[in-house]
Amino acid sequence: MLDAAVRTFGRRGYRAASMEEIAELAGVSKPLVYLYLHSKEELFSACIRREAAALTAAVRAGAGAPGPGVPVERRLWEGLTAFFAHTADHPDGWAVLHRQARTHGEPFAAEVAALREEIVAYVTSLIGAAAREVHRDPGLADGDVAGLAHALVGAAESLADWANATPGVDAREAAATLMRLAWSGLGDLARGEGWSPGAV
Amino acid sequence: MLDAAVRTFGRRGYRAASMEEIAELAGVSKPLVYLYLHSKEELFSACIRREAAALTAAVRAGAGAPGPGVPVERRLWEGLTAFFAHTADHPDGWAVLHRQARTHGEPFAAEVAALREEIVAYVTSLIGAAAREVHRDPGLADGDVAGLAHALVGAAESLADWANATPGVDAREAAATLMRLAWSGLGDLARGEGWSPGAV
Amino acid sequence: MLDAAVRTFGRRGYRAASMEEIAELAGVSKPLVYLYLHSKEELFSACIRREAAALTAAVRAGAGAPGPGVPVERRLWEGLTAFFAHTADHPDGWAVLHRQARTHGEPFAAEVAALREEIVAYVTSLIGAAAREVHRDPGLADGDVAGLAHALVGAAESLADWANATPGVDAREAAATLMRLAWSGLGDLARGEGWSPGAV
Amino acid sequence: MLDAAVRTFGRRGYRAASMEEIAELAGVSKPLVYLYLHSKEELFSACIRREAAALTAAVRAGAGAPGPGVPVERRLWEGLTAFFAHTADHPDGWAVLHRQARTHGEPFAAEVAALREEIVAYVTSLIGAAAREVHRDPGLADGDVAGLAHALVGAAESLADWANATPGVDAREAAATLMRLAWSGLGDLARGEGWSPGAV
DNA sequence: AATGAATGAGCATTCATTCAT
DNA sequence: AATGAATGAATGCTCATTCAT
Repeated sequence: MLDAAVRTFGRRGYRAASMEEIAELAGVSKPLVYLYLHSKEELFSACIRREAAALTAAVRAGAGAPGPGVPVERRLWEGLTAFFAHTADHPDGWAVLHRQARTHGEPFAAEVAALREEIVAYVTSLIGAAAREVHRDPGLADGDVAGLAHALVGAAESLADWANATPGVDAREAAATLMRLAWSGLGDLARGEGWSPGAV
Repeated sequence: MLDAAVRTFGRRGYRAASMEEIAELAGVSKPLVYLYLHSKEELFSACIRREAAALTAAVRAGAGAPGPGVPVERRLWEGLTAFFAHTADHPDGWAVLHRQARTHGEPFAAEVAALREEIVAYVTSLIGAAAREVHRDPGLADGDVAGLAHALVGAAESLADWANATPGVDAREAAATLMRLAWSGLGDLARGEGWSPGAV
Repeated sequence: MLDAAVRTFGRRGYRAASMEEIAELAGVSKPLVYLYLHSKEELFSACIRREAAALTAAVRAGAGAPGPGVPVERRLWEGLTAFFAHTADHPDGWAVLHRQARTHGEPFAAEVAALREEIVAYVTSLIGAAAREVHRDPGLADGDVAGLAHALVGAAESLADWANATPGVDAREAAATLMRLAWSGLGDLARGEGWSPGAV
Repeated sequence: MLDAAVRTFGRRGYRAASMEEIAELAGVSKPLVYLYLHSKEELFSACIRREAAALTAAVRAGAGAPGPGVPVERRLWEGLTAFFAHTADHPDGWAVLHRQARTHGEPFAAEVAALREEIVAYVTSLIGAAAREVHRDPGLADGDVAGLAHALVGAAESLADWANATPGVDAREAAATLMRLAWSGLGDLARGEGWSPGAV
C-alpha cells in the first residue's frame, strides 16, 4: 500500500496524486487506506519516513563501521556509491524525498529537513574523521564543516539526478566525480591550506 | 501582479496556490489576472521565465566578461557570490525555480531544465577556461566536465538554501565555502592529478 | 450591429453567444453595444423583432394583395414560395426565429409566439378566403381552421429546414411539396367532404 | 435523476440549466450526478436518448404492426394519436427533443437528427404503403416522398405544441386535424393527380 | 461619441473524507 | 475486515455589465 503511495506521489506530486489512484494502484478500496493511514497528510508522511529510513540505511551500510584498518577516504567513497546506487534503484522514493517532500509545506519539509540534517551530520563526522587522519589538530571550525557538508550533500543530490538522467553513468562513476571534485579540497582544509578569497 | 504570483507559488506550491489568493495578494480581481495571464499554467510559466532571467542576469553580471587581466578564479568567485546574493534577496523567486517548477510536470520542468542547462553550460565553460589557465592542454573529457558542473551547481543550490536558513552566513561566506571545497580539486584535474578510485 | 448579433445568435445560440464576440464581429467596442442596446436581452429581442418583421414583410409581399382576378390558390402558392426563398436567403435570421428564440425562456418565446400568431392569422384568413371561393358557406369552424393553420405553418417550417439542408431543393420545389400535400385536403374541407375518423 | 435533468433542461435550456439545480431537484448532491453521468454533456445526451426512445416506442406501439386486415389509413391515424398523446403527457421530454436538443451544437443536434430521420423514414414507409393500397404502381419519386414526410413531421410537431397550449384540444383532435389536412392530398398523389403549379 | 480597464457573480468539475453496512 | 455510496468544500475559468476618461 505504501509502495503504491510512493509511486503515485513520486510521479504525480502530492497535490496531483489522488487517494483514488493510490487505492486503485494498491488494489484496495479507498476506505481501507483511510483505515490504516488516516489522512492524505499522514500517508505522505509515512512515505517520507519509510523512504528516508531506507536511504540512510543504505548509505550507512555502504560506508560501513569505522575501524582501525579502514581509511575514511574509503568509507566516504563507498557511502557515496551506495547513495547513488540506492537513488538509481528507487527513483520514485528518491523523487518523494528530493522533489515532492520539500515543496509541499511545513509538515513535510520538516520531516525531510530532519533526514537531511541526519545525513549532513553523518557526512560532517566523516569529514572530521578524515581531517584528523591528515592532521592531528585540524583547523576546521564547526561552521565551516557544516557548510562543507551541505555543499557535499547538495552536490550528491544533483549528481544523483544527473546520473539517473544520463545513460552510461552509473553509481561508481557518479561517486568518482564527486570525490574528484571534493577530496582534494577537503585535504587542503585539514592541512590548513584551503582556498581563501584573499588572493582574488 | 507577477510579484504576487511568485510569492504565492513560491510559498504554497503550484497546485496549492489558488488564483483567488494570488489576485487578492495583488490587490486586483481574479478576472483581471485572467485578462493578462490567460491561465494558471501561463501565469506560472511567466513567473518561471521572469525569475530565471533575473537569476542568470545577476550571475552573469557578477561574473563579468572574460578579459586578459581577469583570472577565471576571480570570475567564478564573483559569480558565485552574485548567485548567493540573488537567491538570498529573492527567496520566493528562488523557491519557484528550485523547488516548485521542477516538481509540477512537463511544461514547467522543461522550462527550468533549460535554465539549469544554461547555467551548467556557463559553469562548464568557466571550468574549461580555468583548466586552460593551469595547463595548456588539460586532460579533461567532456563527460567529466559535465558531471563536475552538475555537482558544482547542485552544491551551490544546496548552499543557497543553507545560507538562507542559517543566520550569520552571507553570500561571501557561502561562495568561499564552495570555493574551498572545489577549487583545489578542479586544479588537480586540470593537471591530470585528480583523485581516482584506484587508491581505495 | 444587429447584423452581427443575428449572425452570432443564430450560430451560437443565445447563451453561448458572448457580447464580446458580437461587438468584435460588428467592429465596435462592447460598451457601444450597451449604449445602444442596453442589455443582452434587449439586443436579442431587437434581433427577433427585426427578423420577424423582415419575414412577414417578405411573405406579404410575395402573396400580394387580395383582388378580384387573383385566386387564393395563387396567393398561397406565391406566399409560400416567398417564405422559402426568404428563409433560404437569411439562414441566420431564420435560425434566430425558429430555433433560438423559442428555446430561451419567456421574454423571447412570447415575442416569437406573437410572430407565429400573426402568420397563423394570415394563413387562417387565406384558408377562409379559399374556402369561400369553393363554397359560398363553407362548413369550417374557427377552431378547425386554427388547427389547420398551425399544421400548415409547422409543415412550412420543417420544409424550410429540409430545403436548406438538401441540395437541389429550391423555394419553388418546397412550396410545391406543401401545396401537393395540403391543397386537396383544404378543398375537401371547404366542400364539407373532409376526412373523418369515423371510417377507421 | 434523469427525470430531474429532463425537467430542468426542458424548461431552462441546456446552457441555462445548472448542474446544481438538477442535483437539487433530484434530491442528491452534485458529485453524485457526476459519479453516474460524468459530465453535463453526457447527462444531456442521456436525456435525449431516453426521451427519443420513449417517443419512438410510443408511436410504434400506437401504429401497430402492418397486417392484412389493417389499412394504412388506420395505422397512420393511430400512430399520430399516440404521438400527440405522448407529447402531451411528457411536455418536458418533448421540449428537450424538439426545442433544446436541436439548438445546442453538434453533439446533440446529431443525436436528435438521427431520431428525426428515423421518424421520417417510418412515415415515409407508411406513405409508400398507403400509396400502394390506392394504386398498384404509384407515381411517387423518392425525393417527393422525403419532402412530404418532412412536411408531415413538421406539421405534427407544430400541432403538438398547439394542442398542448390550447385547452380543449386533445390527441385525437390534433390527429384528426392532420389527417384532414393531408390524407386527401396523399391519395391524390398516389393516383397521380396531385396539385401542380401549372394551374396558377 | 466611444472605449480601455475592471469586476461580481456564477458554473462545471474534482477530491479528501465519511457512513451505513 | 472491508466497501459502495455519498458529499462539503474548493478551484479554475467565463461573461454580462459598468465606470472613468
